[in-house]
Amino acid sequence: MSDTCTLSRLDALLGRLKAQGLRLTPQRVAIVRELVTRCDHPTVEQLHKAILTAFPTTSLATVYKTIHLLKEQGEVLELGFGELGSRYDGRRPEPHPHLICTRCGAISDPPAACAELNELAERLAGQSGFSISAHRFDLFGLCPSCRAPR
Amino acid sequence: MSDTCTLSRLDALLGRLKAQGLRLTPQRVAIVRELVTRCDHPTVEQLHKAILTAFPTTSLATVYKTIHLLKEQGEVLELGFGELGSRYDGRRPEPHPHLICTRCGAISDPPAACAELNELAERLAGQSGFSISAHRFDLFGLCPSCRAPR
DNA sequence: ATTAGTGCAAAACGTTTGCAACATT
DNA sequence: AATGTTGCAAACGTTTTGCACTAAT
Repeated sequence: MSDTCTLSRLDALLGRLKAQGLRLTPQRVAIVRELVTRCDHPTVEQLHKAILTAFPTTSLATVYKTIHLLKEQGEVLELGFGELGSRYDGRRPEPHPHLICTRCGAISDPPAACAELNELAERLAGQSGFSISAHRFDLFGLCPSCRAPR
Repeated sequence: MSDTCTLSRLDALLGRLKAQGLRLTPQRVAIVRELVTRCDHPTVEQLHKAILTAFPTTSLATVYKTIHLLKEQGEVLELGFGELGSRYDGRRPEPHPHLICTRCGAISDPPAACAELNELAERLAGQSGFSISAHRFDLFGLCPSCRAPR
């Protein structure tokens, strides 16, 4: 679950935070690690629960504040849909597609990277006079296990 | 602001609702018209305010209920981002890209239709074993007037 | 010693719901 | 007359905020 690439991103990210004079409190480190390590795009509630096992007094507010911080730094992607309870992607902060299962709620990343997306974004931007700084491509449907007859 | 195409969609939509035994109350008609007519992707609050001028007693709850109804029927697209206050597109309920200005909040539709999106969605779906039923492509950046130096 | 961060409780926000009164069919 | 719809107010769940306390530097 914690490959070398993920761990080096964790270190680099913590270093970037420290370099800005931000304090690396145990809670903060735990939240960041959780965010960078997990690939299930957790909710704030799920992150909080996970942190509690190691730091039982951690408050929800702290989780929210830390996420807010990381969002500002562009280190985390917020995936909010119409519904309540945003989910977060701290593994790959650059825009990339997401596959959302409308039955079980699972969110996964597509197996292959997708270069066309940026091109497409640029082209649409050019036609409209917008200058694009980010984009989102979300695909809704049934994941393989929810498709399967049971 | 109300071209022929938009108006015929309005009629068709109202017909579809009536055909299901739903009642065409004045409030409902007003909300639907507003939703189909406007191209600025309004919030619930904005819709409510617009309805109030003709029907001063209309409640927010009624606006929410009507939108919920239309969403269920696939007649309206809900555009929720991380932030609060979803916005709605009742002109083109089929998935299409949206350009969101991160400075002034304007949401606009790209000038040209974009066929590649569906292809791309299908391809990613195939690679991942998902069966896609809907998708969303949102582009964030600065609109032409917010880009312009003042 | 400083000063940023924590944790609690309360507030804010958009949205949903229950229900009695009402209006469309 | 029957029943779907309205409008109010209260409830909901998530997220934000204020502030005294704590801990990292």
